[in-house]
Amino acid sequence: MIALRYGPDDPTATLGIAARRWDPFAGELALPGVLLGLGERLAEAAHRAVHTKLGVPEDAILAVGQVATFDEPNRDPRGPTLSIAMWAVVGPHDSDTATWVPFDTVPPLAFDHNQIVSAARTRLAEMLWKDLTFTRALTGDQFTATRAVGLTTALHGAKPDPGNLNRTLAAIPGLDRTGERVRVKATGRPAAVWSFT
Amino acid sequence: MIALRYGPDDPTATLGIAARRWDPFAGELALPGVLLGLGERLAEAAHRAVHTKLGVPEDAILAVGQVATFDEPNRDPRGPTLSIAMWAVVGPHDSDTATWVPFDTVPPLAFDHNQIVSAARTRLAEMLWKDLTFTRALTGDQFTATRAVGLTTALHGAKPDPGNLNRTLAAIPGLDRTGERVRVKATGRPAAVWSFT
DNA sequence: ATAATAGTGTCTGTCAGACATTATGCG
DNA sequence: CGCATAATGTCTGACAGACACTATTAT
Repeated sequence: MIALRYGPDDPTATLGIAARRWDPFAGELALPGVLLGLGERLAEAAHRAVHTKLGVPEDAILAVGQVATFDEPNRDPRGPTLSIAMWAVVGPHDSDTATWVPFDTVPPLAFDHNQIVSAARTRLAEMLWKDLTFTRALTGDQFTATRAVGLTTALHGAKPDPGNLNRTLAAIPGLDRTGERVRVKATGRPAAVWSFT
Repeated sequence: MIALRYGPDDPTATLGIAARRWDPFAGELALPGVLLGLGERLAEAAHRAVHTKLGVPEDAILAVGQVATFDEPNRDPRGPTLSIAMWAVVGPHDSDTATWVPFDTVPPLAFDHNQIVSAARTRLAEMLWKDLTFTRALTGDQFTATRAVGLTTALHGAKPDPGNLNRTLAAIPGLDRTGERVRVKATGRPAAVWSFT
């Protein structure tokens, strides 16, 4: 599970990791993951992983989706296993038991989880501003241009051209500027506010 | 499994289906599928499905890959199950036990297999001329422009613009025209021959 | 004024779809 | 010639990256 958050108070988008409680790799940091129950749906399993392994309340999980299916023979010392990588967006909530880290400073993780993080980052960067379910779960219904820049930077790893980003936002159906302007940074021109209808 | 063939003598690209031998849906037509063995790799399972369910010799399986992971709750009367859709390209071989049908005339199949066929067709159409492993397995090392048109038509469902297709072929690295021309249809200008280096 | 931040407009290259024109060969 | 098939060249619109210029605010 790639659990993403970018709450109004978060300086950047981060993903949730936690120490493993059991072997293999007990004590080491890893992405939250669960074994798929018999007859369980992927989305259910994703919710279960975020809730039980990261301590995020169920109702703070805003959206989930698929990333890719991994089939590495040596990914797990217990033998070859499949794992279906999923993403989840979590909204503001009171407390959890997870560590939240930006993509740029993800520590070494157990299994092949660093590879999964890297594949997911690429995929999520592609989905940003294109998959509206994903995007809207991250941004909320209203957001400033500054936060749009922050989000793009967090996923792509580099600051986007602000002009091109504006063009991208303007082209999204159902997303409009309110005309309002809000000060976000200490100095500089205040940012425009974008709002989903 | 979406098993594709487009041998030199096939008038169009076709996919292999077979009657199910056991319940559920015994006797009905379906895509070949196997349960993933413990510790088995996806590619191995794909080979096994094509070989055991379609009767295609192992060495005629030229390439395999992933399409998507399906997670429909009602796809199987035995309860919700995951299925990982794969594609395979089979080359010329002596005989098999399968029925080969073009995408345009796929009969009703068991489970949600018609949906899988439709999703796979879209995906494979995107991969054609882009994923060279897939493409080259289908075309062979040498092929005429006429067969390129046939392949594109079979996957996209409509005849491509021959000019645009030529441009596409010319842009593929490692693919060049030999200068040779070969008569394929009864009348008309003979087709150019393209060859992978 | 200067620095920091935000927004506008333009240019360029790439790529795909549409289509007119030319080329080749059979009857 | 008339027809079918194949190949070339051109035009257009969509889109993304790069970048110069303008706008707003704090210090």
